Amino acid sequence: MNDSRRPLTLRDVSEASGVSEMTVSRVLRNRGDVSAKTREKVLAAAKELGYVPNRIAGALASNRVNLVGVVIPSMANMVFPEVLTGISEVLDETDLQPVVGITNYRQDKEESVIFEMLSWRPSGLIVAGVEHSEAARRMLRASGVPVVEIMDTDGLGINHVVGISHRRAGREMAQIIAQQKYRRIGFAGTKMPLDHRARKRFEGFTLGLAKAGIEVADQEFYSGGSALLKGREMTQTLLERTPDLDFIYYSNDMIGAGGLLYCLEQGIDVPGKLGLAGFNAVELLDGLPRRLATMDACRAEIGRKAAEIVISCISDTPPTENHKIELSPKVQPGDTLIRHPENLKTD
Amino acid sequence: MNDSRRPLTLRDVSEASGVSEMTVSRVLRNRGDVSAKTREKVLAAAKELGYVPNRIAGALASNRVNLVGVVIPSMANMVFPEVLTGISEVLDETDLQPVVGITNYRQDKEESVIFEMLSWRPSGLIVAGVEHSEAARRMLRASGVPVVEIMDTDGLGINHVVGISHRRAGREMAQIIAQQKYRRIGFAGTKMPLDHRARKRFEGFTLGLAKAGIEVADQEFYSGGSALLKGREMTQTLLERTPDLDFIYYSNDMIGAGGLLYCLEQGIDVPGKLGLAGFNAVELLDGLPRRLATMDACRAEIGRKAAEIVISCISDTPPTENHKIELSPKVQPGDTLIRHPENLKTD
DNA sequence: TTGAAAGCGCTAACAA
DNA sequence: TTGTTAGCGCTTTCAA
Repeated sequence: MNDSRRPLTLRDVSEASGVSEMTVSRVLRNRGDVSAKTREKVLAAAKELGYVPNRIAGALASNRVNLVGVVIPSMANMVFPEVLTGISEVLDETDLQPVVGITNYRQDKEESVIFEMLSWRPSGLIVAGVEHSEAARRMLRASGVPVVEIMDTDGLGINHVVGISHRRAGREMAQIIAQQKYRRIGFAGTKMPLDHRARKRFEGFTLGLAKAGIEVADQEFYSGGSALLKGREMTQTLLERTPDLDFIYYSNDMIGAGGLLYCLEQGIDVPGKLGLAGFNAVELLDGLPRRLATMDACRAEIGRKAAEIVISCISDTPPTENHKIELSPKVQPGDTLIRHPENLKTD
Repeated sequence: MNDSRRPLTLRDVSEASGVSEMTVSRVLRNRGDVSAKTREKVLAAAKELGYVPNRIAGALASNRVNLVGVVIPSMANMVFPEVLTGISEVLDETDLQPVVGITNYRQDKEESVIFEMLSWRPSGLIVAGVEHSEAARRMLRASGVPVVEIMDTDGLGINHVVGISHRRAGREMAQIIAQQKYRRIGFAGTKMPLDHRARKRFEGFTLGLAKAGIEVADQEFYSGGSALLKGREMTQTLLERTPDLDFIYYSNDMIGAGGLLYCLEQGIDVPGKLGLAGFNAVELLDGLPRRLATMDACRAEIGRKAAEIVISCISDTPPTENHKIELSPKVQPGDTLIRHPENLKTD
């Protein structure tokens, strides 16, 4: 075992095994032909010493790095851990490793995180969203690294894009709500400037309502704190301020769940008197007393597809053409949206 | 801008600015004295070209890497994203960057993740838990990298340890439950082999009950699926199988929340007839109709402390002595634990 | 199947 | 304040 404080090098393994550095390197990477006997000797020596290769040197020499950068706004929102899970699942089958960077929804932080990531010359970069600072966009384009922008397909991508159209998601929800003859619609959500995708859903939503001749009757925004609690509070606020609301659309399931719990406690007839819908199809909804209507944002699937694109970019000799994959989130009506089943048409 | 596919090097910036490579390097790292005029020239050229330094080469040459490895079992359990948030908060003040690896609660995976991490010669390694394979332990010890084991202080650490004693947490909860004159205690939790900390809480819990002459009357375990839903189901199962239970201790708040919702729906008198408690003090509890009793596991604080230890190890010339920080989680009785306030003594 | 030499892009150390 | 030289620990390439 290594008792000195100096990290071991190939040379140490070479000396311990009596095999040249070059051959040791070949054995440890499973490259080229090495006789079984030499192999054994090397492997034994490496194990005995507790040798851990120096990827930094390896990467510099080979110009290859088995890292894939993943840039996301936050860990606090379960959406992103779920995307990461999808990415990990796929990368686990390869020797690629995800490296996560957090932007806290701030473009300046995103820019510096992307810069840091690119400075490691990763095999690929997966970035949440399609809105970036001009400088970030330039870096990404100039880097030569395959870039996959995820979550959102509304906008111009740099390279590859995998996600859903949040505008469309909002619009489709609006359509069903209108079909169900709800007319006094409220909206509760995050403060928009932070969250482009929530904003786009809202835009799509108002547009969809407009087509049915409806305007959003009231709205309420929050930031920070327990989403479940905020959902309660906003629901109460909305209903007190605009008592004739017959629907509330929430920008995510957590606040929607809070709203649902509130309504049930208040004995409000859901969905007869008041309809509710959220967004994301989070697992949590399974355990609530009633199923909140929602829409699956395909988080894990987006992660998996993004990872697959990176892999294909690395393996393809002819540069992979740009992908743009738009997944179709489905409305899950649950028990809080449908009061006129006869009006449920899929178009 | 860089239009060729070859990534830019210092040499490119040097040529574009007419300044030697070495001086360019100094400017870009803010090291040593450089005249304002040269600085400007270099910075302008670097920006104009869109130069992104190659940290791989830099790290190899300087033997310094601004990466801190963080090895956690999962992203799906909000506990770990929260720890990460604490780590990020602190590292954000420095030029250190967290790099996350996921083990899926598997020791073999943990071993390979640690190996990969160490191969990048990070400035520090933060690892969840104190149980690792013998090989992993050897690697960590031999690496020369400062290691901080987090979450759990029950067991032998390699180097630095920050966490809480889950045995003690379980014992303390048992004490209060006994004080409150609950006698027929049920337990619902994760399948243990996966989760050492849940197991230790359970061990401490049974020990604490034993001191009061009580045995766990019934228990139920789950794995996978929606925790909220599982909490409901397990609660129903327990209460049907052992109708005289007067308390259920849950190994985490999500299943506890599910249980609470179930009990409220069933019109069960909580905490009079049946007491409930969870573990973790997750934010979600704020939004429930009643406050579940719980215990704060100090997740963010653990993350912050761990990051601080790494930082201190890097800056200290005399090798930092080993830390062992045991935080004290506090019982938050909420509305589901106290039915004899007069018995509420803190010892 | 094995080995020797060169060099990846940067920084430490020293010289001017 | 600036420049020169050597080399970090590997892998690539080529020769044996």
